[in-house]
Amino acid sequence: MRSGPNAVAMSTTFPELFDRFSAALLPAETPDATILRFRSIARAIRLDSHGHAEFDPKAEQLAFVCVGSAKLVARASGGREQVVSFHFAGELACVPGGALHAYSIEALTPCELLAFPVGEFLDLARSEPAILSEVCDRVMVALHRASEKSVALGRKTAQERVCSFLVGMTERIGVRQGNGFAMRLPMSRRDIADALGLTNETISRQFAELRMSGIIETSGRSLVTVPDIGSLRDLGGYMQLPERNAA
Amino acid sequence: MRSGPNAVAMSTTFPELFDRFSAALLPAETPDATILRFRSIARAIRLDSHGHAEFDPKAEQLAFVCVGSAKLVARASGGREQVVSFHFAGELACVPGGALHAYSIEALTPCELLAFPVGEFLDLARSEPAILSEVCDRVMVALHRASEKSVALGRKTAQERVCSFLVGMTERIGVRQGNGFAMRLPMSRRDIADALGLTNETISRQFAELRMSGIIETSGRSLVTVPDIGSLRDLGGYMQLPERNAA
DNA sequence: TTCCTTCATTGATCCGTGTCAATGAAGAGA
DNA sequence: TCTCTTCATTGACACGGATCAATGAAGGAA
Repeated sequence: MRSGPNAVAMSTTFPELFDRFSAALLPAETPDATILRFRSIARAIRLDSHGHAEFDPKAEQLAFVCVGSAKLVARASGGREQVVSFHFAGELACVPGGALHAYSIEALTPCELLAFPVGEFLDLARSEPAILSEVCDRVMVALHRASEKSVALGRKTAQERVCSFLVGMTERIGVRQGNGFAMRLPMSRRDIADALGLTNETISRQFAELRMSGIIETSGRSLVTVPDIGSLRDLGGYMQLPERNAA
Repeated sequence: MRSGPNAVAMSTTFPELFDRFSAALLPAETPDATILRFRSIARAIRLDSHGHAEFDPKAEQLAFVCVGSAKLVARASGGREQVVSFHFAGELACVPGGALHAYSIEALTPCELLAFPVGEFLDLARSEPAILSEVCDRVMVALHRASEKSVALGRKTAQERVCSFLVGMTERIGVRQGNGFAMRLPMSRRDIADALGLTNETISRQFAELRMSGIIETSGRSLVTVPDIGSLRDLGGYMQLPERNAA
């Protein structure tokens, strides 16, 4: 693992970081010996805002976000960047290895991670089915998010992509406000664009349209409020499932 | 589960189908009782070419492809279709449940599947860590394919997408021929288009260009030969990794 | 506070791919 | 074999979002 220019800064000690990982993924009955072995293969990564961590491109990693938020970025030729996924504290990111694109993790806010080589991680997890099961669940959630994202990237208009993105974010980091939500987006317009296969200009224009239609309100660069989540969802290009009667 | 107009046709018996699943995913030492329980939650799906299987949109499924090949399709509003992934015999497809798009599995060739409700499947798998581990591996492979696909859908030109697709297919179903590969694509141009976020016309035009450049040769609708896989890979828009010296 | 850099916004123009339309080839079934 | 349907191919044109360019707002640093 190699860290970028903005790496290193934080406060949290390794034991504190490991405790957060342990609380989220290791069940209470995990034997101490197993816990120690997880600890021995964990590598702490501390990133300032915009700091980035590059990994050995051959070796797949699991990265647990202990503190802050980050993006998993893939690079194609010509410096093109695609944000594969955003991750918040408590989530697990899978960083592919041996792939045809170059992957890295970049901090959206000051961020602390624990990185594990997948092979060793799964070897340990095999001894504790509950851990394996938890990891399996989380990877499936990631796969479903990726599947839903394929639809957006492959078949949706700019407006639908932006609305889908906002709907997803309200579910992950929004706080309820009446019929709607408020949230502070930790990523820039450019990050959103790189996640949705668009440009920052297009994101700005779509935000402007949504603001004018009263679908969203913004304040400063990062605060977004959605007065009525239903109207945002209606613009997301989703399949209208007949059984959406539950209000 | 509900099957479409072209469902039902085949020959293979349920025990034969289950044996293929069992050989691929259940280790030799799996207790008979566990095997029987897997058998009791497995549902056989037999599809003619173009047949499709719809699932309860609330209930996530794991579908093991015993025979043939299939596509996992998501539908958005306005009848738009996105092919999330292609699957060949021996592979495991994750069909999302409770999602904002409607998913189905559609046969590319006559096809036989075993479908399992995820919850019950994982409950059983927890009793056998080796099974859980195998499933986890396969889901991670699917996630990596999805990540690589995000880059294509979000940031690549039509030509790069088609080349990436062909590179991926040579790796999965190609047979080596000198420096290159030959393969019989079971999916139509339209299927490829729906997988790459393009139209069938654009696929045709890109195939025409690649034919003219001598990068590929085609024969009939489905046979594609790639004389030199290197030149195809060069057009895929991949990150040029410095350590690609291994010839 | 004030500066200064980064990020967001808005406008004008261009281009890649979609759309619409017509023709041709493949391959299944009688 | 011949027919008939489906799929692939090719062309003309339109349009959504990219690109290029300029201005303005946020918010961190001193």
